[in-house]
Amino acid sequence: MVDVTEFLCSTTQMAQISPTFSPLYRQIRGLILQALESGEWRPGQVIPSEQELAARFSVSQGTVRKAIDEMAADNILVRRQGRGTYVASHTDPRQMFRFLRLVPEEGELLTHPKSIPIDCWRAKAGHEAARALGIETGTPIIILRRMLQFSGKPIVGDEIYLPEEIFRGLDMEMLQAWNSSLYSLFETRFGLRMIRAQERIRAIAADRAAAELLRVEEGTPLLSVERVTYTYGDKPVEWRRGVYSTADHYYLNDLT
Amino acid sequence: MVDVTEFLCSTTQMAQISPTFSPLYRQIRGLILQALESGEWRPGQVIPSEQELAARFSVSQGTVRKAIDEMAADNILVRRQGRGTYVASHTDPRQMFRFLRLVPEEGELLTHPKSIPIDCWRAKAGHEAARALGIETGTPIIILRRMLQFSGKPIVGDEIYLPEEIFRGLDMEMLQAWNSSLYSLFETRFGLRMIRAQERIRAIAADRAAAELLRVEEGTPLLSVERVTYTYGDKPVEWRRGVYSTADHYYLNDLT
DNA sequence: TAGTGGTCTAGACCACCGT
DNA sequence: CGGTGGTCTAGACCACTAA
Repeated sequence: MVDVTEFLCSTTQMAQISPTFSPLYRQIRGLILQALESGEWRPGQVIPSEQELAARFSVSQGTVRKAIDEMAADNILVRRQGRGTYVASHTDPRQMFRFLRLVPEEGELLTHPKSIPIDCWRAKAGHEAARALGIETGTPIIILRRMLQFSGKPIVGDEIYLPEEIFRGLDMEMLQAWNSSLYSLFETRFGLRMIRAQERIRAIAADRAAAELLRVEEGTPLLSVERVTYTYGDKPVEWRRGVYSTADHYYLNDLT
Repeated sequence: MVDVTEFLCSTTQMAQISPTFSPLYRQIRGLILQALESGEWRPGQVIPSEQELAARFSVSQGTVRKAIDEMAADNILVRRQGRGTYVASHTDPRQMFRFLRLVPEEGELLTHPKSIPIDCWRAKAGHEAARALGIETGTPIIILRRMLQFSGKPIVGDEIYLPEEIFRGLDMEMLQAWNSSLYSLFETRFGLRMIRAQERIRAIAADRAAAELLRVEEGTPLLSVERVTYTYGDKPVEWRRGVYSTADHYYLNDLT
């Protein structure tokens, strides 16, 4: 174990020379994050044991533990007692619709919704999409429309905007061949792990397109849900606008 | 420091005899929670130092620390380096509208909304209210209507259902004399600390009452936000139904 | 049985705060 | 300056898993 003051930067020095000081366990977190970004450990796989990581980074097991604790709280890693620590994955059935807050009015939390692709084409980023994705207006993007069915009924319509640079090769064929969640597709085919998202919700009246898709009257109040999804380093990689029918479903949100 | 196996229940014994086993730090958390419920330390006040609590409960400081860590993550306690650990309070300006997710379309996150009481009366719990509050139908309750103004404009209308037993004495006079958030009033006058809440969100069309209150056309799509708020022990103590105008505001939600 | 994460302890030192 | 929370370490033992 090296002396703390010799590692990376001593806490004392950092505190004095820089306002971006961070404790050792946060630096370790950064190193683990780096390894994850580089693809050293893939979603669903085990990462090395705490002891091994402690040796690798020349810190105590307790410090590695605290770093992993934080990352587990952020849903980046998953601890499994007796087995090891795993890279979180949207392919895990329990994480599959992690960001979907819509639930049926009557129970049925057990049944997963089904994603039906409608169409998919290439385009150039407009003003709004560019701002949401943090790219230049005019940058090539892929636009994808899909529907979400609960128990066979269309409840959600989504229009999804993706930077073409990251999602090169995504097309209808690939979408139709995939019968699971979109994020698990993104993870599996493009190595993209979604860490967090932010939604902006409004009430709107159904326009003709939405009314036809969700089989409701034109003008029916619907939830408009705009979502920006972020990968490592808080980089936005997806923007979507959705319309939710809330006749038999509601958006459930826990406030803490 | 007593031997762990002599404290409350040994982990080994508990694991064998009971499925409700919990580690020491979680039992300590329970004891601290008990002290909070009993009113031993009030919102905004300092609680004893980690060392003192460790001595009081005959465990190590590290174990107390872990208990407090959890409670700080749950917004029950607030740590302040160099000063001590405080009981979280809705009277704190930063916590005042902790559960309100509605934000203006254009910046202005700095300005707080203003709560305007409309009326307040006693009634008996209907079926819905009783179910939400976990009480018998017919139990005396207080119903309170109020409006929330952003920059002077009416944006939210709330109908709030409160068990009369807990909120005895709440009336228009008290409401009008209070020019801060409702939860800070509840905390100050009724000793009720709100820990968490759950919201169910739907899109609805404005009925006449909502339209008049929020000064929109009848039929305008609005957010319907139902909230149940819980105090210690996950006891529901408030049910509210709100309508939000989302023409110039939106409901912001972080997904993790 | 070996290896992993989970808990608990004890002690050292640092950073921050009020006096 | 003394007291508080914050970080880091080292080591013991427990609980869970898989082979």
